[in-house]
Amino acid sequence: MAKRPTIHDVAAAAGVSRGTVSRVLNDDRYVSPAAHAAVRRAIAETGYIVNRNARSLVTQRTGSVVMVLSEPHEKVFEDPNYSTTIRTAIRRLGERDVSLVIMLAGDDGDRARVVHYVRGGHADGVLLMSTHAGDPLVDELESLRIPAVACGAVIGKENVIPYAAADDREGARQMARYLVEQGRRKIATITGPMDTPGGIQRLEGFADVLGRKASRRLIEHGDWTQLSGESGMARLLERTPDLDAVFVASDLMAAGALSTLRAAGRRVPDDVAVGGFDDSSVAATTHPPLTTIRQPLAEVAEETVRLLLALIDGGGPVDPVILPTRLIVRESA
Amino acid sequence: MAKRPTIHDVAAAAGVSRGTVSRVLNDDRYVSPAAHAAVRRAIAETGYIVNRNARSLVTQRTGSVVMVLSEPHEKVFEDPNYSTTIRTAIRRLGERDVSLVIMLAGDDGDRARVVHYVRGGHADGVLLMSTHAGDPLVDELESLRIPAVACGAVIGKENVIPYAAADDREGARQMARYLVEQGRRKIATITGPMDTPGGIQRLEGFADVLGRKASRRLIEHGDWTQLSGESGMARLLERTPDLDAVFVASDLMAAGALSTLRAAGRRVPDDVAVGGFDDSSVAATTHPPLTTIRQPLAEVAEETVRLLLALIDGGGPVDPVILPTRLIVRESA
DNA sequence: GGAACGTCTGGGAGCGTTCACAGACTGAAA
DNA sequence: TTTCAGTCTGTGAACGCTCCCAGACGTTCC
Repeated sequence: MAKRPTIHDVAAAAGVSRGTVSRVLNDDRYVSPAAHAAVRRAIAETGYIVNRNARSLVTQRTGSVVMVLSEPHEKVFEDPNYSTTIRTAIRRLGERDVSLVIMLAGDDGDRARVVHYVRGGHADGVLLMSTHAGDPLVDELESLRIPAVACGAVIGKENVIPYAAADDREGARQMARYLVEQGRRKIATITGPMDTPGGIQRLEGFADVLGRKASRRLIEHGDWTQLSGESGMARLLERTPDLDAVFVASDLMAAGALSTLRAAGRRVPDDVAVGGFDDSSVAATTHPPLTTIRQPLAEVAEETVRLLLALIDGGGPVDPVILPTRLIVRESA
Repeated sequence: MAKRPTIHDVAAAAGVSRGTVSRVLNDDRYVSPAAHAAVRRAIAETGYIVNRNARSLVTQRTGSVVMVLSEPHEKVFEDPNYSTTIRTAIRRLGERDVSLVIMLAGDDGDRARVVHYVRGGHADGVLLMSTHAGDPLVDELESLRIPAVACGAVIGKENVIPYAAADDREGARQMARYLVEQGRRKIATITGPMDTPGGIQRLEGFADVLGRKASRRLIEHGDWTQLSGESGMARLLERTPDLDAVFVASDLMAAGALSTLRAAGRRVPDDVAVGGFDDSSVAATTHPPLTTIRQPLAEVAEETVRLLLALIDGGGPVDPVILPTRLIVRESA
């Protein structure tokens, strides 16, 4: 590989000094139009590309952020929602010439690696994904004072880690109201883990609408996996055989619930209406297709990135962003 | 953020020179046990972490590789297979302290960004994902002489870009043989795009087994999306209403085929047997669950990473790796 | 005419490493 | 004793950039 041109070469080609080239590179004030043009031309001629390492060495900025996936390894990505988020984040960051490094944080070793990475100054900011309540990583990052935002609130840290999220609570209300309007009487729910915002708030929204009808025996907890949807549904059926609707807090778990119902001989939606949440790609695949709540995932991801960049750019504290959800009616309810 | 300790601080704390600390850091020869111990202790005491930028500046190595996703934006990640690959790659690279940057290459702007990134020396290697035949990016990367490997062969570049892949052709044969053994007579297929190895080789394997029976009218082409599975199946039914089996080259497309068949009133597997490919997470979700071919995705990802690291570490050329597939029988066939 | 100010430019210093080299110290061989 | 090879260590010189300061211009205003 032929030696790459440096800022010196550009300066020589343009007949100016390093300082001037640097000023052009960074849009600094006080560069004459003539010098500016000469430098631009020299850059094009030489095919110069700034060396980020050299720059980072003095600016202490890296031009990259790290996305930390906090799910245990086996589950990472099982949820198709990750895809949208990652893709959107990459695009938005790319537009600003910021690159995205992805790290896993499923066990202590992983977390140590993340902390080491951040302490090493290798990233300008951290993007937390699906972080559970009490995750020690959050405290560690906090003490490192690195800009961090979460995609979806971090329970217990809502005021210290800014976030963008869908309105889980209102989304759950939309679904609950819909099921009630459809004339369903005995409505159960399978929630997400109760240490995640989706787990907690979707249950709260459900309870907001059903009030006293949301009794203990109509509530089961899952862990977002399809399998937990299956087993949760089985327990509900056993306890309350005459239920006529179930609101499942994620599409993937709803797919699990659907197979349990089918195996139990219940027709959907005739005997039991099923409502999901996410409007992820599985929602259209299931049989019957899921009536669900659409989360504006792309927008959530965009807002998350926006918050992080704002934080990095040194504006003061930023406020959480909560985006509206929408009911998508298909055939399961 | 308090100023981070540098190699100088460590040297002072250990009572040695920068050079000695550097030697310890890089496992160089010729460090006395005493000095070694002193440095290790000083590193622990000061909480020193090497500054990668400074190091990269002189070594010209970055300690990171970039994964390039070549699908058009809308499709990126739609295929759940990406998840496994990305996750595995992150882990294996992480173990070697190499970080993974993900970039999109769905349009010309993206591709330019990738080239710029690589030309800027920001990555030690490139990991190509799902690159289509004739992708201009490949030529550009080739001319930059950066170590590159592909996950799945790049059609037309098999000899210049090393790769790891599942044995698509033999996998397709396994499915075709199985369908024949089950007594199916009129077996159709929906292929992937014919500029991808999965598209080409799975069709070849299919044809290997069916020979002359694999007639034009029994072949439809999809683009890996669920929608294309639906429409492909519809065209097949129209042309050959009496087909009794279909081998679909991906699970996601198979899911699409399944809904078309259901809408057309065909029972699966009674009237029509459906075979998928991938054994991705959707395979278990469909109704009925898909009989499919399992690709050893994690192993493929691991091998891909291994090849790339070998290439980066400067060993000579490396050989492609092809891993065996396995038939998974569920209910759809 | 000179002071005061805004605009523009060049170049030294420094960011935190690694690398190459020179030199000091050992012990064994001549 | 001298010589030599093998260990071990310290130091100056990069790597390619940004930052900052000093100074050269031009205007404008008193």
